[in-house]
Formats: sequence, structure tokens, C-alpha cells
Amino acid sequence: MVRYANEHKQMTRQRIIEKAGHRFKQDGIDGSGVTTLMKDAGLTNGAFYAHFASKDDLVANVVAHELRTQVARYDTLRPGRRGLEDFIREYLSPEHRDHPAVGCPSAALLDEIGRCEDGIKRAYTDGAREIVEEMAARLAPEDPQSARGRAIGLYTMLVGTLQLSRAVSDRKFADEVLEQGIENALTLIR
Amino acid sequence: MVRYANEHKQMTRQRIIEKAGHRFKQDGIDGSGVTTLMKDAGLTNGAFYAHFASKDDLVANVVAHELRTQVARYDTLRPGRRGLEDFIREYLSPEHRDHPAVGCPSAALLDEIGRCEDGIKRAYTDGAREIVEEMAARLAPEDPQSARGRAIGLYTMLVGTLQLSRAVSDRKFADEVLEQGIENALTLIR
DNA sequence: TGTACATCAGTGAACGCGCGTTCACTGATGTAC
DNA sequence: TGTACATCAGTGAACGCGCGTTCACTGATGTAC
Repeated sequence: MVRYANEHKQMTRQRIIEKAGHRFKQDGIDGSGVTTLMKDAGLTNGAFYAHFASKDDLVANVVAHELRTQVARYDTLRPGRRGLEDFIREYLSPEHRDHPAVGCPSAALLDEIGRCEDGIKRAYTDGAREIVEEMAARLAPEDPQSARGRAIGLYTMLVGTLQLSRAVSDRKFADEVLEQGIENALTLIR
Repeated sequence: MVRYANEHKQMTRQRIIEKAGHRFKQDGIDGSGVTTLMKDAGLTNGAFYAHFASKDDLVANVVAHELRTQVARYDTLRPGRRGLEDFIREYLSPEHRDHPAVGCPSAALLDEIGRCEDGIKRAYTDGAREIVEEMAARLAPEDPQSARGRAIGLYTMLVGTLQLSRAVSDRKFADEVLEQGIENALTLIR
């Protein structure tokens, strides 16, 4: 009776979410139309509403997925503070700056998320909290609570630094921003 | 022979730029249409192209104007590091977070500017450079160059912190972000 | 002082286009017999 | 094994709307006489 395997539709949905993440981070949320998003997933516009109630519904799912992906990155790092140091250097690399589509969703979309409806902001909030907790646990494994403030500072400085480096048209200045960002971030966690 | 005073058109142009600054910071650049922008200035859509070559032309002028306004703020502060401390507390206030339209253009638009055409990014770059220099001069009046790194760090942390506080749906978390931001920023400049 | 006139800032309708969304439909699939 | 069928993921045209931009026109103004 069932035409396709149970997972078929779920997989398509997941593909839309993942491709939309790339597109949003590259062109912005407002800058990405439903027709383009579906073409990215190898489908036509009409199929969209079989998977999502609205564009905002998709955005909320994309934001949640993107932040889950960010949180998962921490599992691949060396333990403790040293993992955080590696993370900082990767995060503030020219490579990351020049490829927003596969980079951090906060750096690409944070101010736009601030203007979104509450459901989207809630999805972001849950993920942001986890990242802060992950950072704090690495800074002070015995008492993460005491390191929350510095974790928040690290997080906001990383995001702001990458954004500034992307917004600046002078390559030399953009590189300086990244280099100084690394220095400042490393100082912050010491 | 001249119908209006020489300054008449210039004043209208300036009014469009200032009102557009507010609208962009509130709804985003992509989120603000030309018809809305002109209505904000008390005009109709058709008059727009007597003042600007395109929407991008307006955006570049708005970005330049907004950053000039930011730079001018430093003249009103107490001299040296103490002025910077005041600035940090004002910048990371709930008041500023809750009124983006009259607030910092970087906090409201930085990631969107990173996706704009080069002319707009150049306008941003010039202003950002001035702000960094102003901050550095206050941190180390005798040798501003030595404080550039910390100035950049202060700038990016302020911007990132305000953005995060705006993107987070939980008021308590949003307030915590601001408070910890103040602490981190004050530490950074000491 | 009063009137005719040239100027040009601003009007408002229209252009083609892409937006988010809806819907009647197609056609590949796994199942039943 | 072969055929008829029910399912439903996906198609593609269409909806009204707002986008950025163009353009023929309006009408308030300061000047000239």
C-alpha cells in the first residue's frame, strides 16, 4: 500500500533543509526565494508546501538544523581549552570568511534572525544556549557556570569578527581583522 | 530663474537618506522597498530617481551617512578611556537593543552589508576604519597603532553582543548577554 | 503692484519580474490477485 | 509472472502582490517686465 519507503519523504525534506541552509547563508533569508530553494534541492516550487507550512516554517527548521550542526562540531575537537583554540583558528580563517555557504550560520545571518518572527528566534536561542554551554564547559570543566560570561564573550567576538572581515572591501584590512580577532579570542580564554 | 532655494533639493535628499537609515536598521535593506522609503520621507515613489541612480546608490549613501553619525558620537564622550567605558555601557544597554532603528548600523546590518556590492562595502570600510582609529587613539593616545588590535576586538565584540541579544527570544538570556558583554568589553580595554 | 512665464521637484500610473502560496494534475511506485 | 490499481511525492501553471525602475505630466515657485 505504501508507494515509497517510509524514509523517502523524510530524506527529501532533509535535503531541502540542508540545501536551504547553504542558500540562506550565501544570499540571506530575504534574498532566497522558494523557487530557488526548491531548484537547489532538485525539485519544483509546487512541492514545497507538501513539506513545510510556510517559508517561515522552513526557516525555523533550517536555523535549528544549522545550529545542531555547529554544536556537533565540538565533538570532533581536541578536549578542553585546546579544542577551543583550534576552533578559534579555524573559525577566523580566510577560508571560512570566503565560504559563507558552508560556514557558521550566526556569522551569516545573525542580524536577520533578530528581525524574524518569534518561532525562528526560539530555534536560534536553543542552539545558541548549547554552544555557550559547550564553550563554558571547556573553559572551566569543574564549574562551567563561572565561565559562562567569557564563553558568551568568545562567541560574540567570533561572530562579530567574521562579519566585519566579510563586510570590509579592503583585503588587507579584512585580513588584519581576522588576525587580531585570533589574538583577542585567545587572550579572552586564557 | 531658480524656482527653489539652492538647498531645497539637497535637504530633501538628506531627509531621504536619514529616514532610510532608520527603515533599513529596522526592517533590513532587502526588507525595505523604495515606495516605503519614499513614504517615510513624505514623498511618492516616482521622485526617488531624481535623487539617486538606484537603490544600491541610496544604500551606499545611507551606509556612509550612518557611519559618519557613529564617528561623530565620539566627540560627545569624555576624553580617553573613560569615554570608551561610557560608550560601552550605552551601547550594550537594553534601550539600544530594543530600538535598532535609531541605533548602531553595524549591529543592525553588518551581515547584510557583507553580501552587498563593492561600492556599499567600500562606504562601510571607510567608516569602520575611522571608528577603529578613534577607539585605538583613546586606548593608547601616545601610540594608537599598538592598540589597533584591541580596538578591533572591542568593536567586533560590541556588534556581536548586541546582535546576539536581539536574536535571542528569551529575555533573561538576552539580558545576560548584555551584562556579560559589558564585563568582557571593560576587561578588554583595561 | 500685477501678470505671464520658465523652471524643475515631485506625482502617480505603468513596466516586467519574482515573491510566497494554491491547486488540479501527473506518473512512478509497491501491492493485490 | 503479468496486469490492474490505489497511493501520494512531485509538477507546473496560476493567484495577487510588492519589487525596482521609467516616464509623461503637474503645479508651486521666483523672476522678468
